[in-house]
Amino acid sequence: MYKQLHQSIAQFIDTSEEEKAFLEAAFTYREVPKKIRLVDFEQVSNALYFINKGIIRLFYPKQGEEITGYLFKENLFSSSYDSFLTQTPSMQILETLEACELLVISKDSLVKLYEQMPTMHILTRKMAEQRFINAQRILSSFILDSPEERYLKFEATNKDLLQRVPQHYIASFLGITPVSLSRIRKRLMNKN
Amino acid sequence: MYKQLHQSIAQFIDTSEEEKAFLEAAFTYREVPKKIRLVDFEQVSNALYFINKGIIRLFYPKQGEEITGYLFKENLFSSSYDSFLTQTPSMQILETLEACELLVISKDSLVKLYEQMPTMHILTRKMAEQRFINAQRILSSFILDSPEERYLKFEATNKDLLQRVPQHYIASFLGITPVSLSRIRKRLMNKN
DNA sequence: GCGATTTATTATCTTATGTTAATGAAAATG
DNA sequence: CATTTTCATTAACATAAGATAATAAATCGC
Repeated sequence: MYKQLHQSIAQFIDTSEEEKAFLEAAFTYREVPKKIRLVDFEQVSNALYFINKGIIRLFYPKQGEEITGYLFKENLFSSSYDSFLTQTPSMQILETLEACELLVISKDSLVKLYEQMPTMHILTRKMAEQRFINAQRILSSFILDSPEERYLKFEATNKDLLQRVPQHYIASFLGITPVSLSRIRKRLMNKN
Repeated sequence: MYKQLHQSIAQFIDTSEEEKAFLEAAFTYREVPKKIRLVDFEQVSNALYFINKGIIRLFYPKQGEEITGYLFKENLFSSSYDSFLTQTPSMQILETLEACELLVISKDSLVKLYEQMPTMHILTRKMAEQRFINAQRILSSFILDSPEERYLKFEATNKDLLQRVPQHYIASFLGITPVSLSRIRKRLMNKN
C-alpha cells in the first residue's frame, strides 16, 4: 500500500523505520471513482494526493471552457498546490480522470509531521524545488517553442498519457485548441 | 547593507541575532556593472544573488535571439535556480541590466548555513514554495490569457519595470515579438 | 557634442491558429 | 443492445501574430 510512496520519498531523503511509520500514519488510503472533484473552484484545498494508481487532471475554468493545467499520473503528488500552500480559494479544479487509488495527507497531518520528523522540512523543500523546476520547464517551453514543438516534446516524454488521456485535454495543456492539435498531428503524419 | 535582506527573510521566518550574524557572514556584498553575466550559458551556477539595487535579466539564447525569461528587481533573490539546484549546465543566462548592488551566497556557504541554523531549511522551503507559486502564476497567464491581457497584467503589477526596462525585453518575456507588442500598445492607446 | 548603436514604430506580406460548423467514429450509459 | 454523448477530424473563413524591412527617435560611448 505504501510502497510507492516510500520509493518516491526515497528519491529525496533517507527515512528511518520510525519515520516510515509516522508517514504511514499521516497518509490515508482512499479509492476515488473517475470524474470526482478533489478540489473545486474557489474551494480552499486542505490536502495533498499521492497517486498509487490513476490520473488526475488539474484545470482552470475559463468562460465555460476547461483549460488543462497539468496531468498527474502514478507516483506523483497532485494538488492545487497554490491554494494548499497559501490557504486561499483555488483558481484550479482538481478532478480524477480515471478511477484512482490515492494516499491523502491533510494540512493538519502535514503540520504534525513537521513536528514529528524535522527532515520533513527538507523533503517538502526538495519537492517544492522539484515542482518549481517542472513549472519552469513547462513555462520555458511556452516561451521558446511553437505548439508543434511542444506537442513533439510532450509525445517524447509522455507517450503513455497520449494513449490514456482524451486528445482535447492534451491540446489545452499545450495551449492550443483541439482543432489546431488535430491539424498539427496531420502535418506531422505527412512529414514522416 | 543587510537591512533589505533581513526584511525579506523576515517575511518567512523569525531570526535571532546570532542567526542574523550567520546570514551576514554567508552573504558577500558585490557591486556589478551593467551588462555583466553572473551565469553564462551552459555554466553550472553556484550562487544566489539577492538584489539590494538594480535589475537582473534572465534569458534563454534561441537561434541568435535572446528570449527573456524573467526580470528580477530590488529585494528579490535572483538565480538560474534550475542549474543551481541540480548543479547541471544552465540553459539560461543571468545578466545585469543595470549596475547592481548584490548580496551573493555560494552553494558552499548555503550548505554551511544549513548546518549552522536548522531553520534555514524552513526558510528555503518557503522560498521554494513561493517561487513555485510565482512560476505557476506566470504559467497560468500563458495558458489562460492573450498576449494583450498578459501585457495589461504586467503593466498593472510592474509599472516601474515598464519604465526601467527596454520594451523588447518585456515583449519576449510576454512571449511575443517587439513588433507585436508595439501593435498591442497602439491598439490599447486607441481604446482609451 | 557627435557619430554609432540601440530601440520603437509602422507598413507589407505570409502564415498558423482561432472560430464555427458539419460529419463520422468511438465510448459511455441505461 | 440501442441511444446518447463525447470525441477527433475536416472545411471555410477571419484574425492576430510572425518575418522582414524601412524609418525615426533615443541612448550610448568616445
